[in-house]
Amino acid sequence: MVTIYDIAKQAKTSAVTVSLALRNSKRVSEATREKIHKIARKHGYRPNPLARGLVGARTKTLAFVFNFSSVDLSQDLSYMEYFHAIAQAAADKEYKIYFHSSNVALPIEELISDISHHRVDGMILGTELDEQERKILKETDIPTVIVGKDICSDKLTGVFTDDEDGIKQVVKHLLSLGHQRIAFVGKNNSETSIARYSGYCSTLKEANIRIDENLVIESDYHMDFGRQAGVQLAKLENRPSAIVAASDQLAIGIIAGLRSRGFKVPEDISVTGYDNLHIAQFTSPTLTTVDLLRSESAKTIIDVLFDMIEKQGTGKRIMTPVKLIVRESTRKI
Amino acid sequence: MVTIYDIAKQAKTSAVTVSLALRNSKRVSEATREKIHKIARKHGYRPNPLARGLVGARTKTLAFVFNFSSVDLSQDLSYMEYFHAIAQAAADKEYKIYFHSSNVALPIEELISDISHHRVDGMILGTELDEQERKILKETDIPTVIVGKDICSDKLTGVFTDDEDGIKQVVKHLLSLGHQRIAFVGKNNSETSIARYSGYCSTLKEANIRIDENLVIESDYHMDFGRQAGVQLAKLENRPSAIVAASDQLAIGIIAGLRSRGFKVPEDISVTGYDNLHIAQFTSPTLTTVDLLRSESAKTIIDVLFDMIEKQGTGKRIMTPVKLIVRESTRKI
DNA sequence: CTGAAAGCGCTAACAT
DNA sequence: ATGTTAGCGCTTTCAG
Repeated sequence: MVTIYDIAKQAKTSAVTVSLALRNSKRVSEATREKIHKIARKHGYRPNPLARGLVGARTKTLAFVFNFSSVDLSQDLSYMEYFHAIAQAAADKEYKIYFHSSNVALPIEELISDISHHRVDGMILGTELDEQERKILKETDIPTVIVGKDICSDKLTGVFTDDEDGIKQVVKHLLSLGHQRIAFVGKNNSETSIARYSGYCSTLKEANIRIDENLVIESDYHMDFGRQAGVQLAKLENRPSAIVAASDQLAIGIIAGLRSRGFKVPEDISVTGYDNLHIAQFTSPTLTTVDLLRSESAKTIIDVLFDMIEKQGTGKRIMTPVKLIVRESTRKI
Repeated sequence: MVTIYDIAKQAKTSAVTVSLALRNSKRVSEATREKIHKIARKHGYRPNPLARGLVGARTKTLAFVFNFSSVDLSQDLSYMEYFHAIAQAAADKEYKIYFHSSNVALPIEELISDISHHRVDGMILGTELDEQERKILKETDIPTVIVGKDICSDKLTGVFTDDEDGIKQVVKHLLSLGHQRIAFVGKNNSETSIARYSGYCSTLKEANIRIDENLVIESDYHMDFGRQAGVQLAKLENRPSAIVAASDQLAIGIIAGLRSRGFKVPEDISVTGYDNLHIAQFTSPTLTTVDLLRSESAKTIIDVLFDMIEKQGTGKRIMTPVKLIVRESTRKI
């Protein structure tokens, strides 16, 4: 393991100069810098991030924390696509990702304490928060972006998609196809779901359609729940002609559930998803859904995080746009 | 940030004793150990892994490296499910995961050098390797498990599934349904693919069926390639009655491709997958596929890794079994 | 059973 | 423009 001392010796200079030179400080003359860089390259020198972190400098590492109590992470394709987009954006800036996994939902204080010991430069959260936790999180002094929450403070930025608008676009699309009995699957207490459900309600109201409680199904965003919901709606006497799912995974489950009861999508019932997972182009039928412009939003996440880390920027609330994608799973009534 | 010195002061003892006590060394008396633990708990003390790593001790961190040159990570559901299973198994042992992401395929030396600077206790690789890289990797002195490669050395264990047998089971299943013209999609140079393709060939040979080159399609394990392959096979004059895909994602793509040319699965053509992704239960038709018993194999990976890390165990070759799952995408001819 | 000293690799503050 | 000193938090000798 070659250190700055080794290089210093070779370059007949001191470790400090090497350290400075390698970070391209102006305090080092062009000539020595060149020389040092050359020697470093020759020996394949790489700075030790642990030592760096220990003295309080940048570790060039970001923590990525997604906590799922009920949902199985591996099955949440949406977060996975986010993860990838973020990892990619981080790699572009030469940052590494420290993935915080734990099978228990740690209290937020412990989480922060744990992470701050790893001296990450910033963190990206995708956890659910209660009121108490929101308060604690707002106090954080390590630059943090939280995905899917409308929240901010000095060092905390919330990046969330305009889900109310997204579902609005979906429902309008269905209305324009002549649907009137439109179900909603995926109501729950998460902030995301609240926005999506609210988009559903407000759009129906605008169209003077009463919300039928039988057509609103509370559930998690899990495929398995989707299947149950599909079966449940299929059994209804007064069946809906269209189903709005709060996620693609729900939609996939719903379609499977409907199919198991002998109903075809979109011939018998139209179904819409939300997220535009890659797989949505490959299901049969392909899914009408809402694209979250994930890679752009990941870039936003990283950008704002770096703004906080490197430019002392302050936290903001950032809402990113979404886009309806019409495919085969919806059709005229 | 509370350190062992703070605790030492409170306990009127030295940092060394605290360090020892916290690691439950026998060199500390029961009484002082108790006392120290109590104080530590009170202050929410957490050891600083950076400092630990710097002095060469365990960091309780594992590196996870999956490199994809052509394949988009987020779309590779299979690896994601692996990742999750492994993260879970690691969390059970209180290990953290350091996720190595990079958008360029780093040469293996650089990768190892980079990772070894992070002082991880072990690493899990899922990268492709050429001959040269195999050689270098075998020299590693940091405990390593590589997924999907039949390889081992002192500190290197290869954990791979019995893919030849898996495809064998698939083809036998198709033969038993009366299929004779069976295509194979997903031949390429990866070790995995070689085993799968070899299972295909040997089983057909045993059944005295000649391999028709037109029915073998070289491709990556990507959905998009699957679609192309589906279209290509559909165009054939002498179409296959069944298609064996080397992965579920290929199968999903193939089905979409066939569908786009007006062919139905399994009515017109049977299609099989490989991997048993969670989604395979939700596609229409649901997929006949091969289950990799991923969570068990993840446990094996972690176990063997820990054996190397904590018990100085030596590297092995480990082949894990697989299991055919019959669903809707295959039927009698 | 306990403590003092040294050092892991790096950088910030203070010289020169 | 460069070097010296000190210290980040921890653990591993080596002495009591």
